[in-house]
Amino acid sequence: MGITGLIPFLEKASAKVHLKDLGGSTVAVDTYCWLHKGVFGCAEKLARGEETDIYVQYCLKYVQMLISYDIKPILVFDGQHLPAKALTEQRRRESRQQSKKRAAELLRLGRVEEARSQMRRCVDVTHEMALRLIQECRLRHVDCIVAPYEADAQMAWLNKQNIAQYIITEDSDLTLFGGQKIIFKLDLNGTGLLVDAQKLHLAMGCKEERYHFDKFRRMCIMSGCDYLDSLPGIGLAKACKFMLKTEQDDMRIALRKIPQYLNMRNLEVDDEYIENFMKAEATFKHMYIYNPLERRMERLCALEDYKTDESYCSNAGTLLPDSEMAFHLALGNLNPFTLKRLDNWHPEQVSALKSAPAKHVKRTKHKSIWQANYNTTELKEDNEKTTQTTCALYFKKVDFVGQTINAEIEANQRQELAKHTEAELHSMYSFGVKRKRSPSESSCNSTPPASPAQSKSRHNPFAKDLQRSPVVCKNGSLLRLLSPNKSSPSKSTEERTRPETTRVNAIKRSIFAKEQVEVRSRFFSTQTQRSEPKEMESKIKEPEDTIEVIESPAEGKSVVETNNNVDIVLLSSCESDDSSSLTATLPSSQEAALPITTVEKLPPSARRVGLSKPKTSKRSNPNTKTVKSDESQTKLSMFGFQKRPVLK
DNA sequence: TAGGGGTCTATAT
DNA sequence: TAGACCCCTA
Repeated sequence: MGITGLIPFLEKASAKVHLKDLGGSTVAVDTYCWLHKGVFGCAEKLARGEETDIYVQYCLKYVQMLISYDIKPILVFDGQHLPAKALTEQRRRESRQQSKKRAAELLRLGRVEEARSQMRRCVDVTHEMALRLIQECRLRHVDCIVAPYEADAQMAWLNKQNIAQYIITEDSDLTLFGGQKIIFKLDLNGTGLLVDAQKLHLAMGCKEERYHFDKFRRMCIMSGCDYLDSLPGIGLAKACKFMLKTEQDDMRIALRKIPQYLNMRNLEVDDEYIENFMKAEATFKHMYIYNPLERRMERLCALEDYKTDESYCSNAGTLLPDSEMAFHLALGNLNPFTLKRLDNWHPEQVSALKSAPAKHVKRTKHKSIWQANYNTTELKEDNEKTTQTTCALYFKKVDFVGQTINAEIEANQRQELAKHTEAELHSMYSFGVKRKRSPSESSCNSTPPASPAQSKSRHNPFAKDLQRSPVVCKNGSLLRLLSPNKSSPSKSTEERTRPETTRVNAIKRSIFAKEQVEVRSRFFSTQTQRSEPKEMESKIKEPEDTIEVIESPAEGKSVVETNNNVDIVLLSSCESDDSSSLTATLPSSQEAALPITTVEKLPPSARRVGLSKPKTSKRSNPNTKTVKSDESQTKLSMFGFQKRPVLK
């Protein structure tokens, strides 16, 4: 969320910049910003569970652009959530939930484009998605580092140590962590907005001799930040006014004078606010980062530097006692939330040299921060040497990979394979996408079960697991009607002759299935297990709630004309307390699996399709435009919905 | 009237 | 996440 309005506030400390002016330097990149943008371009694919690496390619475009300007990128990723950000994360989760509900509602109303817009806001970036990018970067010898907690603090530290001379981000929080040269709004043309911390006094409107960075940071915290909401009526302007007025360095005393200095007599500054303010400030100063040169976690600024009481650092993270774990977390090998090992890459792994990249993959020639003899002095010298032509990465042969780790990696890889198979299954409701049978299908039972912790890392609200009610359109004609692009007759006959068991498998999943508070990425969900169809059938539960879209008689007629045997079944798959939940559908063969009482056939003229019960008679108005309904149908098919009689 | 707060929109291809 | 826009309040 950052500091509201900070970037415009910093106008006087900002200047336009182009990457061509930064040649020879190193930049730390807040990679989640790129990932979020990249995900935006393929959110629907992710939501549908289709395989895509568009977000990876999008980030690599930026990486290649930096390299083309002779800039060494260090991609920095967020790690664990801080307790201090629990509220922020909660709000984001709720926002995604809200978007999901809106998408459902808009689908119900047939407002397809708006629903898509909402869908894009529902997809979250998971660590596993980040790992895919990290793995691509490794092939290119581009440094990546996963921060123990916030990428912002990690980047500020890299900047402070002169390992990175610039920081690229969209998050204005970077200024509070002490970033010196921060580039916002970088576009693919190479232009951005450079904020220079040396000029922050200009933004605050005070003379340089009266300015201190602490004043700026305190002003931002006062105006409201991720770790502390602002007092009512206090924004950047008033916070700035106050910080310029007060000469008191002890904020426990100074903060009490806010009502007096700002002439806001009704404002109350209580002890709790002051305590939280001190904690927020300590969080920005002393958050844990990972030092790749020393290979250990440390605080961004030592407590001694500010004589900070450690009791204020309860939100600045905790030190991982296991240094090996901290190292692999920083490399990206561990899921930051579950600490489960997902990869086993090591900078000194000799095998890294063996795996030659594809021809189109270019490796950088920059020194790696993970290199044993890396230091900033050398970096400076190297930046001046323009004649360097060989790969500077130094690998020494180390027998790093133990059998135990290998076994663990293999187990996790099996899970990943299972996830991939799930993705293939998802393609079944993406009508017309040819399904490949995984060779591992028969060994699905060997996939280790997911840990409870993993289930907490669900991110994608549209992800499906085998317990979720599925969607399939068994009728080819209807299928073409609903999703013409994906059900062309030229498709393999496998699609049409797919055995019933295959369809049954597809039935096991639904986009808007029962979900937990935290949702997950379909790609990397670690909880997915493949089950036998019969097992899956047993998991189909009685609907608890449905959303339906009225089908106009005209449309119903057109469907009937296409095929009289249009079975439309709704399966509720949403939380019982979610009144706007979507419904998934089953073909008639699956209808029997449902409690009979939940299915009620209606005459074609009265059929409703989709997402929820109509609340007004207006919705069942026979004059509903056919075109609109068709749009609705297309949308529904996109998410695997299929017509069925109305449930009351 | 200045400024804070809430809502909505664009972001990619 | 930031910016535009609008509304509310002191």
